[in-house]
Amino acid sequence: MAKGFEPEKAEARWYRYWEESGLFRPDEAAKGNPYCIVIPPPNVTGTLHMGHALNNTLQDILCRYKRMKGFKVLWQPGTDHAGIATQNVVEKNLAAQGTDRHAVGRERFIELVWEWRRKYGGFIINQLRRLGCSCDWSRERFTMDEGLSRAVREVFVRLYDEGLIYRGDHIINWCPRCHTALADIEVEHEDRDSALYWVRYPFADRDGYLVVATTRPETMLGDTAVAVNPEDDRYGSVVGSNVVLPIVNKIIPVIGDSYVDPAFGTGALKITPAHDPNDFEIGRRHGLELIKVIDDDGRMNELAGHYAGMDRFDCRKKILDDLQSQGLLEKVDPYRHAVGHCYRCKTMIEPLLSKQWFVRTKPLAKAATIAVKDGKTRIYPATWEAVYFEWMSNIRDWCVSRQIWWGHRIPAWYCKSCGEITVAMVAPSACKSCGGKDLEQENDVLDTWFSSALWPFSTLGWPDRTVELDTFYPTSVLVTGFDILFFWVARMMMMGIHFMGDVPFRDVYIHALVRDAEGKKMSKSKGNVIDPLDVMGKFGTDAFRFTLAALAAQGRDVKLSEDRIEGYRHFVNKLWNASRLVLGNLDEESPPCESRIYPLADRWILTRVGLVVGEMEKALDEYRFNDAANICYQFVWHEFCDWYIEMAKKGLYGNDTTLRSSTRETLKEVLSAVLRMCHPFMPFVTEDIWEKLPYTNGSIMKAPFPERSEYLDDSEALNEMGTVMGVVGAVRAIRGEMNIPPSKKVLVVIDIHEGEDSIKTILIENIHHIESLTKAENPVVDIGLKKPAGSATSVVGSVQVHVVLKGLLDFDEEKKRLQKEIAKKDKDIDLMAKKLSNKGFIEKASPDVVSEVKERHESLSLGREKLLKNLHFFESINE
RNA sequence: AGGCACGUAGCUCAGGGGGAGAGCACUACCCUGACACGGUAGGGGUCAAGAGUUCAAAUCUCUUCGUGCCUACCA
Repeated sequence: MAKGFEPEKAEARWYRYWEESGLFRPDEAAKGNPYCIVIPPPNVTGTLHMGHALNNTLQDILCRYKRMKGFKVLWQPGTDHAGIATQNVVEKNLAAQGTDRHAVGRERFIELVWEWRRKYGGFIINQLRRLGCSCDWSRERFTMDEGLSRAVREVFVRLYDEGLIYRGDHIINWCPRCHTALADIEVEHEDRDSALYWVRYPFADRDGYLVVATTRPETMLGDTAVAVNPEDDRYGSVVGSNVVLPIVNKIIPVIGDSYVDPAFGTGALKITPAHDPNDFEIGRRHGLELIKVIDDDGRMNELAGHYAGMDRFDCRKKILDDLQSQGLLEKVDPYRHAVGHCYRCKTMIEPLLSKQWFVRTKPLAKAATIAVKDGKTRIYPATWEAVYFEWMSNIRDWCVSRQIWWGHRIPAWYCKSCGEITVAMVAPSACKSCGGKDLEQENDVLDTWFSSALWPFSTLGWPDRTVELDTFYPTSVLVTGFDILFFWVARMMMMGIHFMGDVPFRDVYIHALVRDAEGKKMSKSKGNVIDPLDVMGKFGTDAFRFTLAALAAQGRDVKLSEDRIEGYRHFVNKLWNASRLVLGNLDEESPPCESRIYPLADRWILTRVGLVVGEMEKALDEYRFNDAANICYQFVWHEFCDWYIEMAKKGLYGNDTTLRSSTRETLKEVLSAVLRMCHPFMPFVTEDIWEKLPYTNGSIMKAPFPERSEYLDDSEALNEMGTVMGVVGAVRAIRGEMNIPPSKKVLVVIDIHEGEDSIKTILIENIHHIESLTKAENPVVDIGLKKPAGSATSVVGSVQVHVVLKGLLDFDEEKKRLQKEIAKKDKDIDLMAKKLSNKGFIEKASPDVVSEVKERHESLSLGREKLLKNLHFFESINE
């Protein structure tokens, strides 16, 4: 076996082996229940980032764990077509060639996107492979596949027929760069320093003016009213009068509407119904005219008079100049407020009036809310439930049409003769209203999230009734970050319940976001991105995965630093080397263990492994990945390696053949359990060692997860081992504090308190371990032994451990050490004594706690007495 | 403007009413036949501040301060 684990070689080799052996496919022979996770589809345009790495590591841990537990596991992979993002990428390529999509035409453009996807779409998929993901790649799906596209059409048609999809005029969020509408949640609000402009609108029929405050003076070209609050005393009389819209010189009315907040600005609000959602609502209430003055490029249009053709921001400047020169700009206040930006390209959103397709979400949201309230789907951690409910109860209709080409084209046809709409699965031959033959399909495509919302059932074959759908729907758990709770989770809930009659997943596990070491969100523009591929190359995938799992505490962000990953690489190395020792002792032909014996160390480790297995299982079932990882780490390193393996050496290298073969047996059993326990977290190194372990065949992926019941349940062994460890610790502490080099052996005398014969027996039985673990020379154990001259003493419960340091011992140092230990005990004794003298404590605390405190007080006092005696002893011989 | 988290060792974080924990970093002594990516020992914290509940508070409640995030149509 090599001196260290070589990740690069092992990773490539084992991944290929697993995939080629079909181990990622659901095992038809598995006796357990189905277990299914659908992957949150990464963008085809994307590359693996830390968020993906965490997300998919956690899913892989669950899938591997459940597979080992005997479940029939399907991890359904795939990608989504990322309409706007992908189109942007291909358009950029075209621009580089000096052309654009309009020049190449819709059909050719879509071909180009497909070509692009064939070339680069597998990129992120291969990165997931690199991460070790055990997805069933034979079932990989893509939202633009024929099957999934059929599901999209089916859903659209049915929702339309049910009146849950409609087409209408609304103010929508328009991205002038992407040239498309966006849903409300696709707009990112960011605080920006801006200004509040106070503009005078002169009265039409008298002197004076009304002052309005606005952040967007350029929209005044589309103003059709000024509104004040009818309750506002200042303006009671002006409602119903008219003002002259500056620059445009048009007469517009002053209206009263309770929406207006009298406390803000001047209490007078200019109304631009075609460019502001609130103004739109107010305009509707008052029957105001809608005047659109900004076009799809974010430029002023022909209705903007001589500003026509100007960019919206240039126009703002010009208008302010003009207002200024006309004496109509009263003042400018600095003002900071939230401005909407496109979540894909960060361009400032232009709210404008447009005809779009909408999903009526209220009824869908209601069912989705009830499902979580009733516990049909549980959200972990539960704090996210509140967020989910909040969003569901304030939900607004979902704008699903996008003015781009890459995506599912809306299956609606307009009749050129009567103007009616025909919605159908396939191109209709005639208008369903007038029978006209001259039909034209809607140009818009659907929001990518529309198809993603169907993901949990469309990937399983819906609308066909497939075996997969029967077996795996509802899926077991959805693992995702909270940033797409609304975009995706909520919408899957709505669609799943509506079309499948059941929730799409039993559990939703929301994990944290990965941030940099300072806690900042990683982003390319900040330059603080740690590339997972680099990390895997540098430290190995197993170390990386283990780090992610160990840091993935519920409800907390993962702050990743390379130091941390390096620390866990050491763990991989530790596991490797522990295995090296065990395997080195197994591979020689040894006679089978005929008369197995169970010394204390074996009883202890075999009990501990069972307990640890139980704890890990519980942690994983509750999605406490960090706990599971830490439990594992702690056990492997600080129990198995630090203690058991060290003690096992005695048996391995000694002459007692029964002990030797028994020890080998225990080492093998525990290592086998350790490898299987670690496998979900560190699939490569565990498989690599598993292959070398005798008596195993086949992949560790197919091996059963250890069961608690397979191991011992010997609580006495835990206690007894505790005593041995305590004595060893005491000797080591003295050595350490006295700086006795390991090469120097010491005499150890262990004095047992009167009547503690059982402790005596245990220590005598394990004296050889104490000897080797402490580098002691002929340690002796008995009741009532005298403290040897020139020895340092430590107290463990009722046991006094004397370490003879003749010649090595510095009396002053030893006195200092004893004083320190006494002080430590004093502190604890005081605490206990205070409790015990408290009447309230004795009366009200639970009896268990009281007696525990009493016991501790006694044992501490006893220990203190003994230390004190030692201190006196040193003081006397010093004189 | 509301809401939700979070302030614990130098750093990153677990824990969560009765003895302050881990990893890394640090100090000392060690290449002991798996591992120096290692071993053994050690130093280091009024658990943000204040008040309350309780026999008992790092832990529960409230207030304050600080930090993040999410939601929102006050122009």
